[in-house]
Amino acid sequence: MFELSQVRCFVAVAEELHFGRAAARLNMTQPPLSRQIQILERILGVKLLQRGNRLVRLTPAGQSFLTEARLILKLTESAALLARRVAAGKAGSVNIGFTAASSYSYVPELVAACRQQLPDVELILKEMVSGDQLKRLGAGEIDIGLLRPPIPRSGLQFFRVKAERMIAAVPAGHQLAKSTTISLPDLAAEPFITYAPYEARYFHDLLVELFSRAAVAPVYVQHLAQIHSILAIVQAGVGVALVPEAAEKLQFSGVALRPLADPQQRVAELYFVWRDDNDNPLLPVIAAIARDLAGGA
Amino acid sequence: MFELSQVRCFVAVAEELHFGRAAARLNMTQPPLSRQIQILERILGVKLLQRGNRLVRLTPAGQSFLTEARLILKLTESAALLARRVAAGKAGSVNIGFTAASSYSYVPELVAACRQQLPDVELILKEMVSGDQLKRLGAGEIDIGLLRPPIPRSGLQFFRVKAERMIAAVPAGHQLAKSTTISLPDLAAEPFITYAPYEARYFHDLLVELFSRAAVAPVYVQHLAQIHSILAIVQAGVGVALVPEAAEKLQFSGVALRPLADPQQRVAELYFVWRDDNDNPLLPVIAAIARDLAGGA
DNA sequence: CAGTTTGATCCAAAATTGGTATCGGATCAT
DNA sequence: ATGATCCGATACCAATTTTGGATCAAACTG
Repeated sequence: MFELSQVRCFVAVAEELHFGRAAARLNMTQPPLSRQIQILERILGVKLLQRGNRLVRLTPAGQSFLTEARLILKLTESAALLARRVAAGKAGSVNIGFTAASSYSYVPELVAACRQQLPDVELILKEMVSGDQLKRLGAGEIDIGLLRPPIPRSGLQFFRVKAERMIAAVPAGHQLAKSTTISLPDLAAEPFITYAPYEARYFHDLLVELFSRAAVAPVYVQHLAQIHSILAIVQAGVGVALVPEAAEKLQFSGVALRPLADPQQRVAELYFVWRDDNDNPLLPVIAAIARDLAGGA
Repeated sequence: MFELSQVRCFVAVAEELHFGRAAARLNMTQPPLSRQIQILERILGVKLLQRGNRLVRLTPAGQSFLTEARLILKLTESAALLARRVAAGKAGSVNIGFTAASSYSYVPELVAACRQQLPDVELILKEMVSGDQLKRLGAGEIDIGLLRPPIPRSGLQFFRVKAERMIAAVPAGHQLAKSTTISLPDLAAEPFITYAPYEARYFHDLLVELFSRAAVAPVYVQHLAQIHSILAIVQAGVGVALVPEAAEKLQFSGVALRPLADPQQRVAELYFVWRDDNDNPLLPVIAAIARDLAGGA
């Protein structure tokens, strides 16, 4: 097969239509240029240039090869450039796992900030529960996880990006909706919709702890995994629920969201997690963006 | 800049993720392979491979470069192939000039035959009068002309592809439309629409000769360049005309086309013309197709 | 018809490439 | 543990290839 140097030689000659000038442009002398072109022609098995003693012109095959050759050279340059950009953390792609809940509160801001600061970076977002994220992080299938505690120490780095209070969700027409804050005992007196113990284990456990600390035992009427389905059930008047603050972003009509009266409740935390041996150059860049965004979270 | 051999080396290593096996695949030994990869990395200024002592894996930049590298290699191969095909007269492009009249009778068949036998050939068709075609042929702006005599000897090759009789065109309801053939004197008795002496000089001169030989002098009411505009005027009842047989293909309703009674009239000839020093490999191929198509024309 | 221009060829020197031998670090089996 | 083994990097050598100056042959210029 031929070499890129030969392609560059050919393009120069084809553009100058003059071996001497082309050689000068390539910072070489004319004899090796002639020979490189000959070699290229021999490799291709095709005459690319028609040499008259006073003029050089392209054969049709040469014409065709010229356009392809320009393309090849352009592609090589862009490939080199892209590789450098990727290495510099200015381009490339990252696989990001995120929990369903974070898609309301944190993921949109992160994506927006990345798109703005790293326009050539492809963010591949995959919704999955925290446990799966940890597994995929270990397998190297995702570069970044946005997930809930607990996070094992084993080779992972992380920082907190979000800490949300839980707020009460009651049907809009409900008695409790009239007060500005709602206490846990009040809430526990109603039919209570809570989180599925497996798919949404973090919230499930968080609520269990919350209620046991307040020494109240609500009546669970439903177990659901997704915040929006919980809100839909609340809207239907089936019962009341506790959801993270981010639920306010959902703008669910027919559901009143009220802060809890209980002042120092536990918060729902979201962490930005990655493998410390992940060498994706985008990682530090995106981590910095994520940290900025998190602020004092 | 880097060389294709280095790209091939890199792709092999990236696919095997093992220098030894990659070297075997490339029919070389491992040390020079290592060196080529190092050189490539130095040229790009980017580490493409992460060498662990027991495993090799791609860096993100390497991943990005791999996809580009595959593209580059594919492109080089297809470029070489295309050049060979062009040289062999199986691909490429030809510029063909043709007269407006030939677009009814001969050009469609030629184009169809080429499309079928040379699917990868691009035919660039340009309508222009015979004089312009000769000029453009000389300038190398078109490879092939489909034009009317006279053809100068100077460096041109040609053969006849079409010889058409002229036939009479009269309004469908006209008196003359009732007979199966029409004589020149009959025709000359009517208001006669003829060809513009410059834009359609060949037909103009042909008719002048025809009438002068028949010793009749028609009354010219209109000069037009295009056959379809002549037919349109005939259809409008302005007068009668003489058009080449190919006009039958136009299916002009309201116009009756009748052969001339005069038995041995001069025919309108169409020639396939090219510069004998044109090196487009498609020329002999297309000339052969054109000759076949012309048959005994 | 000399003079100039242009690409091809020849040849010695230089650079590049590929190979062999070997090293250094890490993992694996015993 | 510890020696065997695997794997890529390095050092060095030989062969090939490439380079560029000198030269040549052909053809256009004036």
